[in-house]
Amino acid sequence: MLTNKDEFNIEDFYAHYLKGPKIFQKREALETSYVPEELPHRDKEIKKIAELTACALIGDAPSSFLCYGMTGTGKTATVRYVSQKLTRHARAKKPWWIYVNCNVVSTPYRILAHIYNTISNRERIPPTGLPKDVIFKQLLGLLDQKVGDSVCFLVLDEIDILSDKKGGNEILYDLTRLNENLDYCKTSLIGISNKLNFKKYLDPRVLSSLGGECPIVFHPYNANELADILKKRAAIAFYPGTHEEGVIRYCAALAAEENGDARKALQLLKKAAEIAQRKHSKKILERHVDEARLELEKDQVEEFILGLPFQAKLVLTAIYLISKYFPNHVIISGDVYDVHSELCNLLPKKRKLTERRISDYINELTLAGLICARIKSRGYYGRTKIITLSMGLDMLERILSKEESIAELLNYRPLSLQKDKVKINGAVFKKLY
DNA sequence: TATCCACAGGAAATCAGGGTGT
DNA sequence: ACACCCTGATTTCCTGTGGATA
Repeated sequence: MLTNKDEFNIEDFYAHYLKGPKIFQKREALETSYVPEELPHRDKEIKKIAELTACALIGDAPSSFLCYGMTGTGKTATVRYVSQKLTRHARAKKPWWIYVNCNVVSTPYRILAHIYNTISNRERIPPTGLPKDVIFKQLLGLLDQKVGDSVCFLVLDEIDILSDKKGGNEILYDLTRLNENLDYCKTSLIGISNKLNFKKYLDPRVLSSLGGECPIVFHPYNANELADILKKRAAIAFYPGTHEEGVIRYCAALAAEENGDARKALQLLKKAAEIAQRKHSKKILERHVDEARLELEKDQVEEFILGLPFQAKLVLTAIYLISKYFPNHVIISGDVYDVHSELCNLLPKKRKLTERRISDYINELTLAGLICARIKSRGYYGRTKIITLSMGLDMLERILSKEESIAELLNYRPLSLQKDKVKINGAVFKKLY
């Protein structure tokens, strides 16, 4: 047995945990995938979708439509909610609902395969290998055979991701025209998008068949609405007496600041409850919410960085090393290229990347908010990007050190920056020849 | 004021690695 | 064994450009 006080004893930990007060009654109620019995503050949207889809009850195909709104405004939840009610009211002709998250199922081939496999209830279509048109034909046959004369709803969540992928517009076009090739079954497409400007990139033919001119718009929740949502969920998720209105309102207020994102509000409340339980508190307190907020932020950054492709991590490492060893140096894209290729030389089996590719990684890291890069023209010294880290060196080091092969690079002092420096407008740049 | 640097970033091609049916 | 397919990562090729400097 362990004797050292500082060491973690898993036996004691679990025993202690079980003895503590219980907060969670039904944890799933705080998950975003949970569909509650009532959906507060979405009456208008529910009504619109219900009206649009009602004809499926008598076997007619509703016209396709789009739902817009920022993340956490209840788009997916509302569609799922209506789908449950509709299915409950349908008698003979039960509609089918196929959900596709385009963020997960992200290529045209996989969308077709996913739809096919969901309907057939078996993994009939392999993850790759077949020509698309073959799958398309098989899908048509399956729809007529399995769905018969009912309606099949195809819900494409995060549909905006498709519009900037190659082949994305084609697959949407094909899906909107499914009905023309079907004998019995009818399909209806429901697109869910986070981006309001997504229409711009959409094929006009697809847009018109999706009824793009009058989409259903979901507005962000305000703090009071978020509080209502949380209250209802908390009543299901927690034991009575474990939470007070003040804490709920606090979570709601914090999430309202972040674009009224209900998903964030739920995450925050769940995390706060977990912290309270971990700390053997009988109630969730405001300070648990504060802690939860910090932990969530950290978790998200860490998850994102560790989930990056290796070369992207290496680009980030290059920026980290320059910031660490040359704190007064103004980092430009050229520096990142140089240091990145230095790092590649240190790692066996890692090929150098072209500047073009690294430029894309710099953009991706910027988009994620990990770094800040802005284009600057330096006249005779050319046009480049000025890059700064948007997060603390300590935190970045802690995260990067979790990747084995990168951990050993974190104390490497880049050589390419030690050569020649030049001063322009008081800032130190690499010397140009 | 024309020049010219060091890139930015779009588009298309290529490659490797996973698969298919015949 | 073979021709062919799909995907994601990357390369190749290319045109465009802001603004200090000559």
